[in-house]
Amino acid sequence: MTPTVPEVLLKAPLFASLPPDDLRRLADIAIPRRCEKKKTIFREGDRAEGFFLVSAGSVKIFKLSEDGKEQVLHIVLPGQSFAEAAVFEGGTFPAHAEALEDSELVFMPKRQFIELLERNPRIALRMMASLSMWLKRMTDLVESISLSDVETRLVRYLSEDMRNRGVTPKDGTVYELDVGKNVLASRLGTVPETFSRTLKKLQEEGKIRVKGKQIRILKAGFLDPGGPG
Amino acid sequence: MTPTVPEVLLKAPLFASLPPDDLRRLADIAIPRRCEKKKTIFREGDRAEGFFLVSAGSVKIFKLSEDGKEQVLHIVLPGQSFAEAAVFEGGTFPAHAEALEDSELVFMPKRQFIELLERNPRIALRMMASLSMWLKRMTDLVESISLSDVETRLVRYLSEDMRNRGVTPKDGTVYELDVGKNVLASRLGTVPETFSRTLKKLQEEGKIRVKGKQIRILKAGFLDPGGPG
DNA sequence: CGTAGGGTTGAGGTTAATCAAGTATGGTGG
DNA sequence: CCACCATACTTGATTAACCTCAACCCTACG
Repeated sequence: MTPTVPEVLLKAPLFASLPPDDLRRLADIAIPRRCEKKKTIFREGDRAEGFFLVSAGSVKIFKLSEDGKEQVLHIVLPGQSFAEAAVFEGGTFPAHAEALEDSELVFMPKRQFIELLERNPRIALRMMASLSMWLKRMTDLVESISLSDVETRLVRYLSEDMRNRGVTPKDGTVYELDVGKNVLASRLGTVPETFSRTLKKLQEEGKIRVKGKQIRILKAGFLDPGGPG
Repeated sequence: MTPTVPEVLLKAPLFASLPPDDLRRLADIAIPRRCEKKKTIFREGDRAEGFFLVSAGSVKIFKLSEDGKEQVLHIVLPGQSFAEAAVFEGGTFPAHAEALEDSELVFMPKRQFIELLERNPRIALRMMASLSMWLKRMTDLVESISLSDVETRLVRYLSEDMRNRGVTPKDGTVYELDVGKNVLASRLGTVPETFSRTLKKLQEEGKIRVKGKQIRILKAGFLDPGGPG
C-alpha cells in the first residue's frame, strides 16, 4: 500500500533519523493529502481523528474570536507537524487550520498512531519533544503579546525567524517575507494597519528598508537585545 | 528508600489509576521537596533536571519581561504537574516558578524518568496527555489575552474555574478566590488597578457582589456565553 | 497601636484598534 | 499587452481600552 517512505517522514524533526523499521511502520499508517490555498483543514472544536505533517506549502494555525478577529498561533512550514495535541487531549482540535498556499500534507490517524506509540518508546519520546516545542512556542507567544509592544514583537519575530532560517543578520542582509503582511500582523497579535506603521517607523529610523516582501536589514544591531528564553 | 507510594502520585491525573507496578517505579524515583511561600522554585532559563508535581499548596508559573512586568501562565494546584516540557525540550525551564504558599512538591528527575518512559508506554501516554493539556491551556490563554477585553477574560476565568471546581453556578453561589487579586490580575494579563475596576463594574451592574475574597454570583446568566474551545 | 502588604480609587497619558480613504499589486480575460 | 478586478497594503484621523502614577484605605498581625 505504501511503496516508499514519504520524504517528509525522513526530514521532519518528529521522525528524523528513526530506525528504518519505525519509519516503515509510520509510513504504513500515513495518509497523504493535498490541500488548496485558503482551504480549511479543520476548525476549532472539530472532532480530531489524527494529526498532520506538512510536506510542502504552509499552514496557518489560528484562533478566532466570536466577532471574527483572528490570532495566528503559528505558521507551519514543511517538515513541521501540527494538531498532535488533539490526539491526546479532548479529541477535538483546539484551533483552526488553513492552507496558506497549495500544500501537501500527511495525515496520521490517531488510533493507529497511538497503537504504534504503545509499542514504540522512541517515537513516543519524539512526540513529547514535539509537544514540548509547541508548548514553548505558545508560552513565548503569551509573553510576547502580553508583555511587549508591537515594535518589540516585530523585531523579535524577525530576529527569531532569521535564526530559524540559519541566517545570521548582518548589515545589508535581505530578509524575504514568506507570508502575507496581514498574516504576519495577526501572528504578532496586531492588525495590518499597525503592522504597516511599525514597519514604516523602523524604516524611518534607518534600521531597515522595505520593498514589497523584501526587508533589507540596514543596521543589524537593533535585532536581538534579549528575546524570551 | 521509599516505603510508600506518595499520595500525590495516586491522585495526580498524570499518574492516577496506573497499575501498582508503575506507581512503585515512579515512587522509587520521586523526590519529595517542600517549598516556603514566595520562594523561587526555578527561574526561566535555569537548567532543568526534571519536573514537578504539587502535593500541597500552590505554585505560580509566570513569565517576566525585562522591566519586571509579570504574566502568570498558570496557577498549579495539588495533583497537577509542571515543567514537564523542560524534560524533553531544550533542557531549560521556559518560565519562572514560585510557591504561592508553603507547598509540598514531588520532583521527578529527568534522566530516571525518561528511562522509565522508555519501557513504559502507559506512562508515556499520560505524559503526552499532560503536555497536551498544557498546550491547550496556553493556546486558550493566547486567544483570551489577544482577542478579548479584560472583562470578558475575567468572566471566562470565573466560569472556567467554577467548572474545574465542580461547581455549577446558580444565582447566589459564592465563589472564593484561592489566590490574591494581584496574582489573578497577572494571570488575566492585566494590572491590579484594572482588575479591581472590572470587578467593581460587574458589581455595579448587579452581576456579582464582592466582599474580600468572596464573590457572590447574583445573576449566573452572565457566565458562560461561549468560551474558547 | 502602628506598620506593611494588599487592595482600591482617581486623574491623566499612551498604545494600538477602528474607521475611512486611498494606492499598489497581481492575476485574468479581452 | 493592456484594462480590469479583487486583494493586499498603506495612510490619516479619531477613539477607546487600559496602563501609569499617585494617593488613599483597610485589614491583619506583631
